[in-house]
Amino acid sequence: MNKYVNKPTEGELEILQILWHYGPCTVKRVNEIMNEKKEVGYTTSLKMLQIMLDKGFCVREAEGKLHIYKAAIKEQQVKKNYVRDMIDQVFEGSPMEMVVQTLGNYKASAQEIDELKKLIKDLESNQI
Amino acid sequence: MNKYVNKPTEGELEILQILWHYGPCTVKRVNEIMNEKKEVGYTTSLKMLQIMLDKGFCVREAEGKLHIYKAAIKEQQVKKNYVRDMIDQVFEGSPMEMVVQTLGNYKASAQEIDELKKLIKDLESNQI
DNA sequence: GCAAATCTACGAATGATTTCGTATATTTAA
DNA sequence: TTAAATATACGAAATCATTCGTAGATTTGC
Repeated sequence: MNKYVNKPTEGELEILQILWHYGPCTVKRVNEIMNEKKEVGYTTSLKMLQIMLDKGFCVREAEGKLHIYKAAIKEQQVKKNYVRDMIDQVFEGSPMEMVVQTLGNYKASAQEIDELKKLIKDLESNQI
Repeated sequence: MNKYVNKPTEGELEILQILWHYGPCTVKRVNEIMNEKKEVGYTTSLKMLQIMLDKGFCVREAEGKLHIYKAAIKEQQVKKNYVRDMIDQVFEGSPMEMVVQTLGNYKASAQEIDELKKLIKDLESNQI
């Protein structure tokens, strides 16, 4: 096994989000948090974590008889990869098209608009 | 078959993009265009189109002995659904986070920056 | 000490997607 | 008119992701 992978599946992402938000967790803890959203068996969560370990998305260490799992890939990087793939596959390589699609008809708050303006200012000072 | 579906798979999206760009096509034509990117058998393209027909992503009409396939779902709508799902699954419901992620470190052209400014102006006049 | 509780490991079922082989029908052309 | 070319239909293999059952190890409490 263990062919090179760099993008977690949907299910793996759910677990990564738990690890990112809550920090290192036991299987039990991950499973409990999962179950707040939807019912899943303990061994399901366990298996997912084992698979993610194999893929290098997690690391773990033993603490007594327990295993503590920790995310081994960065939230920002994973999200960036998702965005990159989506731009390639859905928006034919155009980030702008995606942004327009996302913000078109969006009801932004004043604060969000400020944030966008700041973002644009940064882009301007970093232009082609 | 034919349970309710509303989001094309990755492979289906590839074919939809062909139909959106080139207009109604025969299987042969779709397959030829597919093959410009990667080698796929004729029956693979055919099968995909048949599945998409079943799911309602395509319609077809007979023209002589040929079938002409046409996209039956709108490009804008499909892209919007992809974006919506990604925001939910990856960005925990925050469109802004996704936009920031997308445009952070992006090298925008002057023209694109203008486009973004216009977009923001629209958002301002349509604020919460 | 031993039953219950708590873990991990692993195999296997399920379902979805993709890919293609084979069968068959129809048209074309030599 | 028959062989080749061109289509469609359909089943099935291959792969991947998800889910869980069962087995076995270890700990805990009575």
